[in-house]
Amino acid sequence: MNKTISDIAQMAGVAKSTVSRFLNGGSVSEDTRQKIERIIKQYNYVPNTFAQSLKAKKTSIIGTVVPRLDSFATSQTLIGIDEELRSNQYQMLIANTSQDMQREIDAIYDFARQKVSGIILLAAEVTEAHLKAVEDIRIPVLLVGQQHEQLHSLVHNDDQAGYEMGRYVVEQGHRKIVYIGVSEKDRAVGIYRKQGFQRAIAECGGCEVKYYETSFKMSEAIVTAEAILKEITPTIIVGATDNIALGVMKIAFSNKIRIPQDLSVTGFGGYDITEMIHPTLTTVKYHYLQAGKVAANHIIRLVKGESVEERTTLDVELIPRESVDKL
Amino acid sequence: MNKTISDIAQMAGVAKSTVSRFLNGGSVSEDTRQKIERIIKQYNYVPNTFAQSLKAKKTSIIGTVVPRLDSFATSQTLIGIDEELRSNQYQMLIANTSQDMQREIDAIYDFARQKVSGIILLAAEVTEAHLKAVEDIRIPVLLVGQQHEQLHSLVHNDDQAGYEMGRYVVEQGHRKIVYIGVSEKDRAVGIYRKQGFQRAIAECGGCEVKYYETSFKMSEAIVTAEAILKEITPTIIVGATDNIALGVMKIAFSNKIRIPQDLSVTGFGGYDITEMIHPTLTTVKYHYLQAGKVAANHIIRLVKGESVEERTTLDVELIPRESVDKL
DNA sequence: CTGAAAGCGCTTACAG
DNA sequence: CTGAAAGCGCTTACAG
Repeated sequence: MNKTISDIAQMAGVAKSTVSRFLNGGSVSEDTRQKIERIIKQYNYVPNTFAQSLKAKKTSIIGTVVPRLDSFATSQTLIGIDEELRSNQYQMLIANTSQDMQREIDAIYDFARQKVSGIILLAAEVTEAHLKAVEDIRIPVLLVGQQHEQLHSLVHNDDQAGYEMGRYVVEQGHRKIVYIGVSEKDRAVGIYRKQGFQRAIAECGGCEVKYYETSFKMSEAIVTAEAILKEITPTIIVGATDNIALGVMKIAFSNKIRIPQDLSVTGFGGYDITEMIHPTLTTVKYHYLQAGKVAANHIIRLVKGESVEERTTLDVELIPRESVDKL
Repeated sequence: MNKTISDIAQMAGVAKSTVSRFLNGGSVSEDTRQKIERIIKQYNYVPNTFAQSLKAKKTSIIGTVVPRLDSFATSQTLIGIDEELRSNQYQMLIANTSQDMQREIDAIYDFARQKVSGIILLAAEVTEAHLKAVEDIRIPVLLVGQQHEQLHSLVHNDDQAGYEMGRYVVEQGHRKIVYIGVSEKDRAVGIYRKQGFQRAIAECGGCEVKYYETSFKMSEAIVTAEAILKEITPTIIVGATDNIALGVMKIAFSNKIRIPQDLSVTGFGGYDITEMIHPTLTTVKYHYLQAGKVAANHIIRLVKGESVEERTTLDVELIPRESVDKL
């Protein structure tokens, strides 16, 4: 059905190797160039990528492992990666693991089998198994969103995010503060983001903060927030993610607690939806799209054997909006 | 670096073909089976997929073309496709086209080059170029979200969605109605969804509806809604998508128009966020996840040469919530 | 500039 | 059950 390089060569009256050379930008005489070009156009010939890869022993594919597809952060990061990869003639392959860590590991090995040139790993947690996989496959890997001393990584400045939010909360006069965080297994969000916040609070003096923990799911955040509001009456609740903040707002509305008059709320992430809702949510904007682009850039450099800084940190940006009252 | 089938064969003291047979589930003696198995395990051998595909002339990869990654509908559909494909030993390859039609066409040809077994196409519009591409590549293609007489397609019941929403709006006593739709180029949303709605309205009698058009972007919906609200005062605005409805709510809040007391609002889609906001949004739920699974199922059957109905229609479900007032 | 040949790592009839 | 051989469609030295 499909023409092969031999067919083209035969029809053009030259050798396969000449066609191959033409295809790969080698030097051919003007005369043969025209002949080959004509035939290729005529039959719409496209080289078989498998045969190419089999010989070349490499591909221009970058595998990206994501824990989930239905998240603003993931989508934006993927778009950034895709754009940048594309403009450098690389292709993006996505493996969704649905938050299943075993699948994350499997995906790494699968990518290796498929001879991807590099792997971008968006993981919430880096375990021994991850490290072993990365070592086994001998392919460049870039970690995004988390940092690890043994891996090249690209992170958002979670400490700065937490700190700026903490300062802002304090500056707005809040003293009875609740912080709803997540598991420390996710070091970026669970530890660094919280630590930044705590640092700001420590500088404050008479500030009192109660820390709670919930999951990344809005539904669980609602339950957590409901329990909290039954017990105490903070002037502000700081959610460690926009989703958590949205959960807090939800339960507040249900209980006729007005935001921000009765309760202020903030999040982290800067999801699009946070400025569409009412009141708009004060948050710290993470530059996911840019992160994706930088990630793509770094993995390409890694693939080419160029040097890349071990860790890159992206700035974040506090965005004050309506959900916080000044006391 | 990596072992090849020859290495394994040699170390096991058998022929390559024997190893290959073992790998592909052919019959081998218990004795050789054990020898081969041991060596494979020991060296962590995995076959080179390129060489396999080069011979087999096919892959177990399904390409999925999506217009955008940052949409609830897309994410959910992709997750469904991925799950189903995975459990059938197929792999999903995603091509994001960022709403660029040329890239959509290119993606189809690219997938063909990479010898995917089938293609799932999520497109808002089917042009001659699409049709030609599908014809050229001679690979099964399944269209999702739109229907076309020349293509196998899977759609949500947009007519039903529009109709049920129309009936509901009328039943709730609304008579001054605004419907904000989208371009008819997107036949599913722009035509069928609206037609269903119109059918319900026609049955009503004294109902008056004004139709407007906007884009899928929330930001544009806000502008459109603002202009409308300056001119007239409907009792309800029906957005052709949840995003449009969200835009309407946004501008209403800004103008101190209370929902639903002063203005009711509805959408279509059933995005997660619609039940997190306040008031919760009345909408028609589309089963994207299921659509993804069915799509995967159909494309697999198509790939295997099994017969698949030309068009499959998925039911939708009206979800009454707080954003509509009973008059 | 051009071509013949070897080889990438598999699979698939075909003999035995 | 097992193996030798051919071939999938390319690329890459190597001669000429």
